[in-house]
Amino acid sequence: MPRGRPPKFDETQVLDTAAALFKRRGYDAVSVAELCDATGLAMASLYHRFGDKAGLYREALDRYGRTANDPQIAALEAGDDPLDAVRNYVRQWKRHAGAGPGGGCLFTQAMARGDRTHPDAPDATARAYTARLRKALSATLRRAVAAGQLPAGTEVAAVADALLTLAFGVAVVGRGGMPGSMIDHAVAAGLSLLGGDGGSER
Amino acid sequence: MPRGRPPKFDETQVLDTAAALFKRRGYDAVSVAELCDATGLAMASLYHRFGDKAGLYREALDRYGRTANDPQIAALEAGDDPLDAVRNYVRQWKRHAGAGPGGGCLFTQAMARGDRTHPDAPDATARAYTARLRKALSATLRRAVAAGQLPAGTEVAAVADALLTLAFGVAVVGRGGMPGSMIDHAVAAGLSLLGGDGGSER
DNA sequence: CAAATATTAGAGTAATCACTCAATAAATCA
DNA sequence: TGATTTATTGAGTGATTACTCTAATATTTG
Repeated sequence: MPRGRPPKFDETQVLDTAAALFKRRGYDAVSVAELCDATGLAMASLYHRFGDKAGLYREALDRYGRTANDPQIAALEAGDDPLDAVRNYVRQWKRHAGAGPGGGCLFTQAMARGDRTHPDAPDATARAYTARLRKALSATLRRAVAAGQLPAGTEVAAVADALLTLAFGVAVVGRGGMPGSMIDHAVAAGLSLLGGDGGSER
Repeated sequence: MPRGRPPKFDETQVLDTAAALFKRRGYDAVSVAELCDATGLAMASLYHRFGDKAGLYREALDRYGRTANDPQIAALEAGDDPLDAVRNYVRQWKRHAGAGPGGGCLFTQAMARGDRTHPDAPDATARAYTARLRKALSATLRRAVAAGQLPAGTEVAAVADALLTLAFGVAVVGRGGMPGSMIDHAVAAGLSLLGGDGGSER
């Protein structure tokens, strides 16, 4: 039971559209006029709801985190085969951050850009979501060790960080238009860090 | 023996300054006025010499490739211990693409941004230089196999691509302000892909 | 010294930028 | 109904953008 005139637009749809635009062209290259055009919002409505271009960007990043990051965490935490969950995480890199102008990863772009000039810079959101994924990855690997799927001495934090770094690299490689085989090789390397079933190790 | 008045400015210095600015703040966020201010060039001189903001960017990328990429290739090709050369390449990731606003990698940023709207987009330069490093990495690994430093069956192309992808990831992680331990772990993983002397494997 | 060539400084331009305002429309509450 | 609250609309604002023009200066070669 909200008080005044209800909004005409679908907020999540606006954020998804904005996120896609920002991902494809980068924050600075996307104009507010273009965002209005793509989302259908009138300019004043956009400012009324989001306050700022940066505000819209921040909310779009958050929405992206909820739709792209959180499900990955959930998938890692679900199921009773932790090692397989991590393997699936690695295998989806290509699909998720694959090539083409529509590909890539908004967080990767935000972090690579890295403004960090004022305190609540947009990349803080990317960092926060990444930190959560990092934690989930470590926890899942720890479960895999506990289940005997990985050697007892495995340094789970090191493996998790290596996988995450590799994932960022895949996003760059895919977005940058490097050969797709590079991504395949990165996936294979990620899997080999989990115990060498990729085929190349030994 | 050029005919008229020689240029007053040091071209390489201008390009280095521009590259540093573009790396720190991104292409779109840097204004031409700011570039003039930082390089000391008059605006008309900049346009006379580089034609365009994009032209300056392209030449700055090229200069960056020559100063940051080519030496890495040279280091890989020099010396008679190919495996050690690759290991050193991996170990310098942290120093080269390390944290902070001044850190990161211009190519990584260019590729993550990925305009690719018109044919000779700036990221083509980044792609070309990366392709050369990729080739050099493979060749050096092949030499290491030939020298018996790596197992005979090693898929050198796969290892090279994994290392390169990891390197891109390191640049993102460093620039994005993630914990420095992530980079250490990525370096360790890179080394372990070369035969597990990092300490974590087995 | 003179002619030719290049660079420079500074003002200036059209376009685009992010952003705002005043008025109106649609909902709820009394 | 009438008052209040919120959202939409469309035109408009000053600042900044990349870029250019003109006039003058500096430095070479012949």
